Amino acid sequence: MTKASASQDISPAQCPRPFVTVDLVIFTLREGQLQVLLMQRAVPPFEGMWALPGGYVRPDEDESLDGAAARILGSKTAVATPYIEQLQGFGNARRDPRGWTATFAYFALIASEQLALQSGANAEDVAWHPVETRPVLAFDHDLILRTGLERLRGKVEYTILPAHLLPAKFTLPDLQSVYEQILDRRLDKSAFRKKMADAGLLEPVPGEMRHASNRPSQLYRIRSDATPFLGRTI
Amino acid sequence: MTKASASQDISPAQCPRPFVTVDLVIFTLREGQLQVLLMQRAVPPFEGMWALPGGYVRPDEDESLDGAAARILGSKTAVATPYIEQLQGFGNARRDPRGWTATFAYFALIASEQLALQSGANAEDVAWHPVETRPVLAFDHDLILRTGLERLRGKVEYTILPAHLLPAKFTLPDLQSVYEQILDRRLDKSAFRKKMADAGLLEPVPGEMRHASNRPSQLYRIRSDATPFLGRTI
DNA sequence: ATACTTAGTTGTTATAGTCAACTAAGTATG
DNA sequence: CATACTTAGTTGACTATAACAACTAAGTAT
Repeated sequence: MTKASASQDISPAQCPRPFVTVDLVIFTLREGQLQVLLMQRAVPPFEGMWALPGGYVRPDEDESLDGAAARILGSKTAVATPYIEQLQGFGNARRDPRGWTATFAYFALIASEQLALQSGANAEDVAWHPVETRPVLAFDHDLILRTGLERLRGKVEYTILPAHLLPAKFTLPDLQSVYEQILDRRLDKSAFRKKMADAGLLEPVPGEMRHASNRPSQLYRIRSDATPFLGRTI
Repeated sequence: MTKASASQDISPAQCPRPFVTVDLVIFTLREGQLQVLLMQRAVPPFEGMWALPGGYVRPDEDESLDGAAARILGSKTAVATPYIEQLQGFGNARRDPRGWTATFAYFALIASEQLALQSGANAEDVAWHPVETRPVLAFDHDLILRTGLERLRGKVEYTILPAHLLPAKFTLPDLQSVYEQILDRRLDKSAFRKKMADAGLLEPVPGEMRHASNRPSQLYRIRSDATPFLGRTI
C-alpha cells in the first residue's frame, strides 16, 4: 500500500473498475399508508427475494447518474415529473456476494394518482409494499431503505415535499394527514395551515371543493412556479 | 436500449465498469478564514491545476467507500478523529476528458490545531486555500466544492458541527465567530450562548480561562459523550 | 328540523428569537 | 495606583412564532 497508488494519478490501466449501479427508494401513499416500490428477483443471488428497483449505469451511452435514475424510474412506473434526488452512495465488498459493488441510491416521491406500474415483461414482479410490513430485502437494501426513510422524515420537518405524494389536487387536511403519517405524530391544525400559507407554494383551485358528508374542503394545487422550491426549507 | 439491459440482472460480463473515485472537500479555519485543502496536479489532464484530494477506491482490498475516504484523508493530513460524512455522488461523461467516471464526494471538517499536512513525496503540492480566493479547479471540482459549502452552511444552521473546526479547547466567542464566518452574518450573543447551553454538548474546562488584554473567557470542550451528536439537529 | 361530522378560524398562552443595555474582569496607560 | 479601555458574560424588555384549546361554518344523514 504505497502512497502513489492512493493518488488520483494512478495509471488508468492499473485501476480496478467496480460494478456501479443505481438503486431507487420510491415512496408513495396508498390506502393511507406509506408504501415503497419493490421488485422480486428472478435470478440469483437472492433469487425470489424482494429488492429495490435498480440497474447498471451506462457509461457507454453517456448517461449521467441522474439520467440513469430517471431511466429506471420511468421503466418501472408511469410517472411524468416526480420528485427525485440523490440519497447516498453505498460501496463495499459485502453488499453483494458476487464481489465489490457500489451503488448510488436515489430517493423518489410519487403521486398516488400516478402510481400505475409500467406494463412490461416483468410487470408482475413489481409491487408496492407498505413500509411497515415490508418483506426482508436482498443485498443491503434494507439499510438503503431505512436511509431513505430517515431522509424523508428529516425533510418533512421543514419542507413541503410530501405534496408530491398526493394527486395534483388535494385538500389541506389531506396534506396534514400525510405529514402525520410520515412523522407518526399529530400536528396542530392552525399552525400547519399557517405554515403552508406562509410558504406560499400552494394555491387554491378556484371554485373547486371536495364534498363528503360534512363541510366541503377547498382543493389546493402546487403553484406552477413553485415546483423547484418544494424541497427548500420553509 | 431494451428493457432487459436496464435491469440489475444483466450478466456481469456485459456490464461496463466505470472508474470510481472518492474526492474530499476538507474544510478548516485558518487565519480567521474558511479554507479548503487542495492538491496541485502533476500529470494531465489538468496538469498544474488545483484539484480536490482524491483517489481510486480499492475493490481488490475490500475497502469500503468510507474506508477509502478515511485513507485519503489520513494520507494528506495528520488528523486523528475528524468529522467526515458522505456528501454526494457525481457521475457523467463530461467531468473527466478521459471518459465516463463516477466519484463519491466526502465532506470533512478539520480542527485548526490538527491541520499539519502529512509529509511525503507530494507534500509540497498540498496546500490550504481560502475558500473565497480559491483558484479555478480541475474537473468538476468547483461544483463539488460548492456543494460542500452548501452542506456546511446548511448544517451550521441547526447543528454544532463547526466545533470541529476549532482546537480541542475553545471559548464561546471563538465558536460564535466561526458560525458568523461561515454564515456571513452577525449572530446575537445571548441567543447563541443559550442555544449552545441548551444543546448540552459542550462543557467548561474547570478552572481554565483564556487570558488576553481584557476580561478572561472560559474555555470549553466538546463533551466526550457528545461526539456522535454534533451533527444532530439542536 | 336536528344531530353529526369535519373544515376552517380565532384567541390565548407558552416559548424562543431579537434588540439593547448593563455588569464583570482582566490589561494597558498615565 | 487610579483610571480608561476592551471584551466576556448576564439581564430584561420586546417581538415573532409555535402549542393549545375553543369556537364557528357548512355540508350530509336521520
